[in-house]
Amino acid sequence: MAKATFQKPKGTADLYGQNVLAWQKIEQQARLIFSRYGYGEIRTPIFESFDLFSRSAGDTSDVVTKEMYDFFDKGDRHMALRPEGTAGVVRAFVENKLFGPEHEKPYKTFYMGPMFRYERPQAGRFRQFHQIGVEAFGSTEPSLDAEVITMVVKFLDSLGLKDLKVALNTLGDQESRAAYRQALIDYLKPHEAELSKDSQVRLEKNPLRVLDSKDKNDQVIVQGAPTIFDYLSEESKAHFEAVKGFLNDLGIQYEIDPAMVRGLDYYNNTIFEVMTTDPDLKGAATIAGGGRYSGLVEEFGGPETPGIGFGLGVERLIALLTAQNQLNLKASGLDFYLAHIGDASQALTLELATKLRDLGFSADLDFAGRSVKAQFKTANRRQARFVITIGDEEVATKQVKVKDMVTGKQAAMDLSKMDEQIEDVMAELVAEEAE
RNA sequence: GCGGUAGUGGUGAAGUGGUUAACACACUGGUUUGUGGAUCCAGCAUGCGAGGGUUCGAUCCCCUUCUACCGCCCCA
Repeated sequence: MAKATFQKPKGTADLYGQNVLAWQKIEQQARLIFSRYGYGEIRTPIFESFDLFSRSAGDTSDVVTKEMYDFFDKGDRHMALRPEGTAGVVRAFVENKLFGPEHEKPYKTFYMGPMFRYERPQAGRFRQFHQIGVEAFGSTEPSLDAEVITMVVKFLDSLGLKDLKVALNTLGDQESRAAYRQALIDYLKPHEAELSKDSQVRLEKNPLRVLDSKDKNDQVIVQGAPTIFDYLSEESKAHFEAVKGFLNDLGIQYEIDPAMVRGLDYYNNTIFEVMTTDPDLKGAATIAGGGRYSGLVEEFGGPETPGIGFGLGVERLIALLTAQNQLNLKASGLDFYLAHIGDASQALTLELATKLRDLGFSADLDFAGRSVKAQFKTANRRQARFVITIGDEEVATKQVKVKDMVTGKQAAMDLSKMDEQIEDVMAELVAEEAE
């Protein structure tokens, strides 16, 4: 240990053994549900030009100014590890001309993978974290908003997540938003001195942010603030009403949260977050967030194309599922464990294991030259259903013993006729157990 | 980026300025030599995150650093 040792980079994690089971289940479930909704997977690079992200997120946002994991490559290009998924997907959408006539509209796609943010790790927050996200381009229909929201909810439901809450809000279109922003400033300015220091800064940079301040005094002031609903254009109002109507029809529970804001500039109209009301997980309450956006595709050189999407944090999801005890996943036990006695039987044992695997069974054997007793202990720990014992005797007779680890019963099996006998032998042993 | 707490074996952990760093779990071996989950026995940290310093002597005191965790900012 005095040797130089390596540690994983700050804010990253190694996942193995029991832990990956949850990841596999979540990813599998996402693929399954999303494909049912007509979303196909897209895989984009993990790093892109720094400008791609700074352009999409806005130069003043925290993500760009202090959280970007950026570097200069050997060609002196300013690159960044993707802090979120949307920018890369939009870039790919434009670059590959997925807006073309041969592609379905809306173009519905999903992605999953690691994202990076250079920040201080803490509860449910890492430098490398993972998101599963969805984007749909080319439709402004409110039914699409409803579909996307429904899909997240169904996905999380399918994992057994409890205490879910969909918070819904609208930011209106450009004009609504600009008008509201001004109204908010007009309202807050006279209170500026009473606001918390953080909110005073927010008032300058992004007044909407003041709305979801955690400061108690701020919250009191905010209560008297005008709401976006008074500044919504007819179109935005109609859109929002339609979304709510569809969600009602679909039986999706939601709550209007006028204080909810999304950080990035390109959001408009519907925005939503999926959170948990589980009080034990305040630090990781929001699991998914998303909404409608416009202007992004044009920003990257594509035709004017509206988009809607969401991203969800896998680590947070897992933390939640774990807290709610929904991840009692077990690696499945072995079908066969092969115990061999002595070196002479090793070749036959390996051969037999391979044959069983070819037949579709899971099988494993000892590679440490341990005693039969120890091998049986291992078989037990591995939850092997059957143990086949192979020693000199078996090598000579070409007949092995198959032991049912549940009943303790043993049966003989001819190796030469294993293909035909194996099922019968298993059935016979299992049948005895049922008696 | 700022503030706080912590860092002992595979795991959970006790511990003290000074001979062999508790205990438990796990693991390995054994309990008459080719058969499991119980019991019992035995083994299992030349080292207490790393690097310096104080001291006759430090895992225990000081400094630096790394990492984890908590809070702020922000967010998934």
